[in-house]
Amino acid sequence: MTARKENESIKELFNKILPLSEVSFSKLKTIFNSVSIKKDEVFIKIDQKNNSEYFIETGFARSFLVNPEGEEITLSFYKSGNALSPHITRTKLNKSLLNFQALTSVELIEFDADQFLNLMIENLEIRNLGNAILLNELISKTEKEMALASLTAKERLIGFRSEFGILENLIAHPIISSYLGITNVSLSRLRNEIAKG
Amino acid sequence: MTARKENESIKELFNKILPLSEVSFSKLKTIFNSVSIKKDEVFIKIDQKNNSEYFIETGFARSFLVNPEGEEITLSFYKSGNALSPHITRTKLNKSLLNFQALTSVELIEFDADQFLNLMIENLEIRNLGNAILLNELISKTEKEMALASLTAKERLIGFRSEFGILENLIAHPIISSYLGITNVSLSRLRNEIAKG
DNA sequence: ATCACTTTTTATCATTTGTTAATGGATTAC
DNA sequence: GTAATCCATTAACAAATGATAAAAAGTGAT
Repeated sequence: MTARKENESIKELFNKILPLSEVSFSKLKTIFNSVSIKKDEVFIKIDQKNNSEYFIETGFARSFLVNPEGEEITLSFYKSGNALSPHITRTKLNKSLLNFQALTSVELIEFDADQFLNLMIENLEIRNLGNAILLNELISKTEKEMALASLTAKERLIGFRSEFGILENLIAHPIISSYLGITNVSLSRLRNEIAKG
Repeated sequence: MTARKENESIKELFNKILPLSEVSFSKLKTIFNSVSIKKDEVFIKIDQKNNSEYFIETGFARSFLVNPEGEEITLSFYKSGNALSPHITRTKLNKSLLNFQALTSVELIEFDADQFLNLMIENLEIRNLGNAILLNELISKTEKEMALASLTAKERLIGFRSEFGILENLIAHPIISSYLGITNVSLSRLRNEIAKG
């Protein structure tokens, strides 16, 4: 019963990206695993082997890189219902190009990337699901690119809040400020400024 | 003879992305067209129907959006040998999400996106080619994201020059400055500063 | 070559953001 | 409960960037 209910909620997860028939979902069901990640754990490490696709069932995660000065730069945030960047865009020669970290405790759905790809080839709905994930990834990167190019830091913070507001009270601020392209001191100033009205 | 030679150079174009066998290339050959675009022409317009994949044979192009203030924001530059963003990431319901403009006279290789997709499904090499294009797209966006988050405008200009240097003398500077996330006046200052040493 | 037009550069001043360091608040370990 | 630690906030100053406008340079047509 518990398992059944869990499958229902996982089906909902995919449906939010692209509605799937019972047949397609049952094919996916045969190849995924549930994984629990503790808060702060870096569950995908740069340059390390990785051959999975991931969906976030509950919790928040981020992707990040370390720049030449040794600072961690957050590239994207992920929340419940999001797919992580597709394996093909996230790895080169099966090694990860980025780090991914749990920002809260996280429940992940994990697929073997090759098995998922095979399902994409044989099943139109799953192919469309995969392509929708890819599209979402590029759209969110394009939106961020556009925001960085044409909005002020204050506007970008307001945009971040509308999508991930709750995170601001859960995680260290340098994680957010590096995403916004500003220092944590500037973030603190903007927070104060917005609060004053 | 001319046609033959042209095919050779087009094969070279794909080989730079991912080497193809003669068999795979001949399959591609049956579905592509060569297209000439005049300098400044916007050959893909936002919100308009588009169902093609593109490769740049010669010349330079850019993608751009118009922000709420009416300013054109350049998102990416493309040069000879580049594929444009894949159709799947560039369109929604077959309508373009971005504008694409020729910055010089441009020779394009154009594929019908559905026909290209069918070849990807039936042919492993072409599938790998398509995936390599996708990967390159994400990598270049990630690199730009990282540069905007952690480099100064001067460092970003130096990076732009190493990849597209010649463009700086061919196109209007606001096209470049919006890509770098600064005003054209700031770009002029940086140019002067770098020139002085 | 000249004129009209466009683009880049320069100048001035205002604003934003960065840097560094000190302060204050919260959390955790003991 | 207190000390130690971590993190956000604040302050003071420096540097970078923006906005506006004027000057200079470049481009194209005639």
